[in-house]
Amino acid sequence: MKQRITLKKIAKEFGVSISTVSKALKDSHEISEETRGRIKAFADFYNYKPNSLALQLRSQKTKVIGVIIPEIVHHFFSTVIDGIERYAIEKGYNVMVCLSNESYEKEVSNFNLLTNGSVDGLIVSIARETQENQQFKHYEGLIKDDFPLVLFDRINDDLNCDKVIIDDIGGAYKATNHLIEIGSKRIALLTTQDFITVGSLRKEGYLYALKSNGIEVDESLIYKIDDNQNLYDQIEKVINVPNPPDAILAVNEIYAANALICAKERGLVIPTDIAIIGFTSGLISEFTSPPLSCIVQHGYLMGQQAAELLINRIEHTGPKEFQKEVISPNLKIRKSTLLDH
Amino acid sequence: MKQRITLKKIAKEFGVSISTVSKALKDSHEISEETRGRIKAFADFYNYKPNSLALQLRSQKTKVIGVIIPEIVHHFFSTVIDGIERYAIEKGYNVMVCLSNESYEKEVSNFNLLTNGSVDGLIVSIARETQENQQFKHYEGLIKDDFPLVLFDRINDDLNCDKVIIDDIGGAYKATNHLIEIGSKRIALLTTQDFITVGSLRKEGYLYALKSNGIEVDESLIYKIDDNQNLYDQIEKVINVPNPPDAILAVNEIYAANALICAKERGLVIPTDIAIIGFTSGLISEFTSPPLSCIVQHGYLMGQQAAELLINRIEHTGPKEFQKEVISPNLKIRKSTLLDH
DNA sequence: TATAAACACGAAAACGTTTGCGTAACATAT
DNA sequence: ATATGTTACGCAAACGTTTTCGTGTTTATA
Repeated sequence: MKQRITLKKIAKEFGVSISTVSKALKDSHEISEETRGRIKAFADFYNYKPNSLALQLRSQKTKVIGVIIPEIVHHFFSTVIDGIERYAIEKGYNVMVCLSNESYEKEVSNFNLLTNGSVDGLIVSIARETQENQQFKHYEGLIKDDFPLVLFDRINDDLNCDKVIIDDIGGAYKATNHLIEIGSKRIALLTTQDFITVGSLRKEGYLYALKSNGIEVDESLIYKIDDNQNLYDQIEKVINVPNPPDAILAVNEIYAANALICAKERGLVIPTDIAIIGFTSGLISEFTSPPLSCIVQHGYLMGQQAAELLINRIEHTGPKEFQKEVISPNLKIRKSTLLDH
Repeated sequence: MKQRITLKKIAKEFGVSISTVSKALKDSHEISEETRGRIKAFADFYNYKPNSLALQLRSQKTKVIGVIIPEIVHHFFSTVIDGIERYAIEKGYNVMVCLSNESYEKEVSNFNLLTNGSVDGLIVSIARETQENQQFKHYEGLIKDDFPLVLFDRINDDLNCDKVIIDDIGGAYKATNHLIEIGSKRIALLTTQDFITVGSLRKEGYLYALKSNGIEVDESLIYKIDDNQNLYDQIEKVINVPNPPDAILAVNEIYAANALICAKERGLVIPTDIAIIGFTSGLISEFTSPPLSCIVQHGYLMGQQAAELLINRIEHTGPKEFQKEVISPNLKIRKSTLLDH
């Protein structure tokens, strides 16, 4: 790669000092119009642009925000990044994305990489393994140093920092209530293992809706999917049984779509025999047959708000106390829960 | 945010010079074992880590690769980033992602942001608007300076740099051939407007397959979707007609899924009345009813290869001439093209 | 003509590192 | 006693920039 042109080189070319060049390019009145013009023309010709590293080192600001997510091949996280990126760019920040790949070790190494001066702040969704082991020392370290940090979606309530989550309880409540309204009696829940916070919160909303409606909880209708096992096999154990549930609430799109396939495979008619609703962030729900009703998660909005909180924190605008933004998800009714009475 | 600890502060603490501290922390034999131990303990206690910006400025290397993609909320691009990121991390690089949002202007501003010293190289997929206007000066500028650059998927053949693409012609050929094999006679093509290279290449493969099989091309069966118009309406004009085609090749997943919905809406049975196949990168095809046959694009692999080319270029390993990697997509047959004779 | 103001530029520090070289102090060998 | 070697550190440059302050020269004012 060819060496980029620097102030020093321009200075040498004109036999002036570096500061003269710097000032000239900034249209300082300290420099004569003639010198200014010549220097600017020259710099322009050689396409001079100040080296960001030097600027960052001097200003102690990078104008970069780091994002660490468990995985990127996941529509929800993509939309969040989209939201972060748009807001950040608007505010003059760039985004650096790292993947923890759900691993604690990778999360820690990403922390180390990003917090050594490369970024002004961090937006993170906690890796599964980290949640599982409850190892949050790297977070606590950052927080102790007042490093700008925003947690989203997969958060930990004990960590003292800004957070943005969706109202998982409310969303699951809405969904369950909707199922009850259309007449479902035996509503199964397809959720995650307990250490995934969104899974357990959605379960809470489900339970709450049942209780509000005076429906007794049947523990045998609650299934915790193990992401390390085969998904379809696990779902089959819920549906392909003598007395299947008459409705299913799935905590994500993939579970819901698989449940739908499985139910059809068994000859059940949706929504007549079994109604299905899921949480969604992607496009799958729209294209299944019948299309899946769902709770939509507003990942884009979430990203925007996370970025806003972070940038406020970095620039000391906004309130000093830590914020916790809660985004309300919407119920989108499609044919998988639509009874035409 | 609390100030991070620096060599200077440690030096002051011990009344030694900065270089002594630096050397001590690097276990240099130039420093006595005692001093070394004390300094290291102190640095460890205060969690010292060298400032990356300073290191980058000094070494003239950032160990960061920039990625500019049209959009991130697109399964294909997510998988590519995934591939890039994994390979990059393995080689000690980090990834900075920027979105052009299909806009020429944003692409240029991303270029400016990233090439001012923030990254060691760039991986780019060209924005739609850029392709449309054929404005490649910013690329040419980089290439003139030998800036490490890899183009993927949406490339321009005139640009002199490393590239990685999928064999779009071959993929479309395979798909079309498959349709012909199952007995389709009137195969419609749902493609993009011409300036999208992947669209026109896939069209080429489609045409080639028809010709190889002695089937005359019927121009009225080739539909160029305008992404600024309503998608479903446009697709309806292909299917909801007196004499619909007996097969459809769609150049992406969304087109294919919509075609499927549309065909079913009209009462056509898939694949008996109309077979459908698409290019895919996401999960939609798997969950439609019937599931869609498709050409799978290997975005992950593409990302890996792009990263490999770029890092080879940055580090001057690998061949000096520019490479063009071509990835062969696979044909995945599902029920939307499966006739059980 | 002396004095003050205006002009045009340079020197140097600062951001945080690494590293080649210089050098005191002391030890060992001849 | 002299020469040589080792130990343990400091100095200073370099990466590229911005910015404060200083200063020599010219021009305007009294």
